[in-house]
Amino acid sequence: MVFVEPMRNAEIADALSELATLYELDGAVRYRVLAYREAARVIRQSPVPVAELARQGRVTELPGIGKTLEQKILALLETGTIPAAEKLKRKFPPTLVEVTRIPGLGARTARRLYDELGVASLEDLREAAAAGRIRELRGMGAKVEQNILARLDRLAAEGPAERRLLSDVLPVAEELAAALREHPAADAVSVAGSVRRMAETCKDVDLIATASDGAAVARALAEHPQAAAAGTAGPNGTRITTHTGIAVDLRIVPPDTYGNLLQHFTGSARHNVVLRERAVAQGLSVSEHGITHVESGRVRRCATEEEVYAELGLAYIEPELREGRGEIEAAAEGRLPRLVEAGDIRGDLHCHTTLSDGHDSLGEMAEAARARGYAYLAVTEHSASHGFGNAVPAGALERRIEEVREWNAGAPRGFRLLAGAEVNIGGDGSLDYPDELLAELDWVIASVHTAFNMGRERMTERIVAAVEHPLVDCIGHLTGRLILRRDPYPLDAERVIEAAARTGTMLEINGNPNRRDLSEGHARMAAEAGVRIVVTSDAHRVATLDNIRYGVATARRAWLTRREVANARPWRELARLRKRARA
DNA sequence: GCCGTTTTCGGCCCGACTGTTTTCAGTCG
Repeated sequence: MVFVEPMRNAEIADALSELATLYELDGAVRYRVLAYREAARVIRQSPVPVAELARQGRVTELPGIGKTLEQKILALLETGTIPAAEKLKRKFPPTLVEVTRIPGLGARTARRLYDELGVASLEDLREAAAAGRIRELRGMGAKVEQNILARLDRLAAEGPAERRLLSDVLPVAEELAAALREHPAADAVSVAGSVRRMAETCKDVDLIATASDGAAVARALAEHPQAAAAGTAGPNGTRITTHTGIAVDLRIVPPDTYGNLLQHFTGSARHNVVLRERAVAQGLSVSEHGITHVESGRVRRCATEEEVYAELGLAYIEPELREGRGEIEAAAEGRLPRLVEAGDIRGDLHCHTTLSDGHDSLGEMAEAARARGYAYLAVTEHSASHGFGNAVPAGALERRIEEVREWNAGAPRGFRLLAGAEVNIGGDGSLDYPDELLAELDWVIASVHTAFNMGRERMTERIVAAVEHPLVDCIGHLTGRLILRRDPYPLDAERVIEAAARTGTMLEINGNPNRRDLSEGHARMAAEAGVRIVVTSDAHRVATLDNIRYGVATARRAWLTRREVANARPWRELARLRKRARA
């Protein structure tokens, strides 16, 4: 059976992004090109299917999308192409778009190379550079040719610059920042950029520092054991590449502009654009060097970020919120949420032991959770039919419940284990334990682990059926996505969220850094709909209990407060929030 | 092409870097 799925946000965004480049090649005014790029960005990060919005005539509700873009999107959804793009593709060879993706080459240069040298593809580009024909053009020299060849070689060897999972980058960033802080000449050192914002993926690491001897600190980074290659280390910083291929930029500034630089390099780009546009309206100009009062020319330098935001009439904005999603308006109006913090989490509600597919025993996981300062830990093995690890048939789960009771009998005060399960949701929405057994458990998560390719409508009905089951307390990793590896399965998340709100079923933010599912967009939608959120580690060993930090990061990026996170409460309170306790 | 505490037209963030050029355009973050 073939399911025709509506076009995904990423596909719509790709089409608009390509059209932006085509317009740019065609010499369109800059702001039209920017409008298409911005629309592509907004669509790519939208938590709801934009195809659906467009069909309902609501796509212009998205910021940056007006009548013209609406028409283009509708044409794309109906015919699979955008007429304007087709027309431009008849004017330029489609491979010319690839030429603009070479770092350092933009659309204007690509257009000139096409017009003046007939370069229409990456192969043409290499030939022209190798033959020394590019230096014949006005404003181009031999250096340009060398750079083009080097970048073509790197593209061939490494492929396009890829983004990495936060969990691959964050430990490196923290280790390097800690090492620099140890240096006697270093004053303050901060991680900035997407790592500081705890984004799902990162391209590189930005470090910001002040120092009594900048060159010495830069040299310390260049000579760090993690550095495989380093640029020249000067008083203003340096750039290295780690052995794992991560690019790290260190920038060193005087203490009096440390806040300006940290704010600038924490971003996001969109946050800074909105911030600066607002500042312009107030007669101010914001840059990494300070805030200039345009009329008087007076420059205010800020040692801290708090001063930067205060100078602009804004409350301090947490890095996780700086994505240009309304945080600046909220900061101006004093209605920023007080974000949930790692220390608010009272217990973890999703983990595995050797009984299913974990690596550590029940006792080891319990001790580790207690040592973290948790008051409770729900042990939630996979059920019988998930298709990997050890199956846990009903009898084994009953023995596990006994084991948990016995452990609790000898447990130290202030900590308890909860008997739970991560029950597989069958293709028809059924669960693979009998209700009598589920009723004996303290905590039941239901998750999809099998049959991902069933179509949006059936998948939605399947999960809504689990949501409506009276003994399901929580739905695990709602969309099944694996960041950078596997798309979410087609699903009407809004309908599931509506059902969860209606039934009092909680939704999990799974802190496994590959998942972070709910995504921040879905988590924000769910919380706004009144759904209780649970932040978990989905730990499969003692060490990965630490993954809770990625779950908390997603919760913070979703604007969640402590009140909206159910496991920021003691178990007694949380237990009463379960729908089974309220029935 | 979008959008409105300077509203339906005229604006649209800011600076560094690069390579080329005697003052700047293009690109990037």
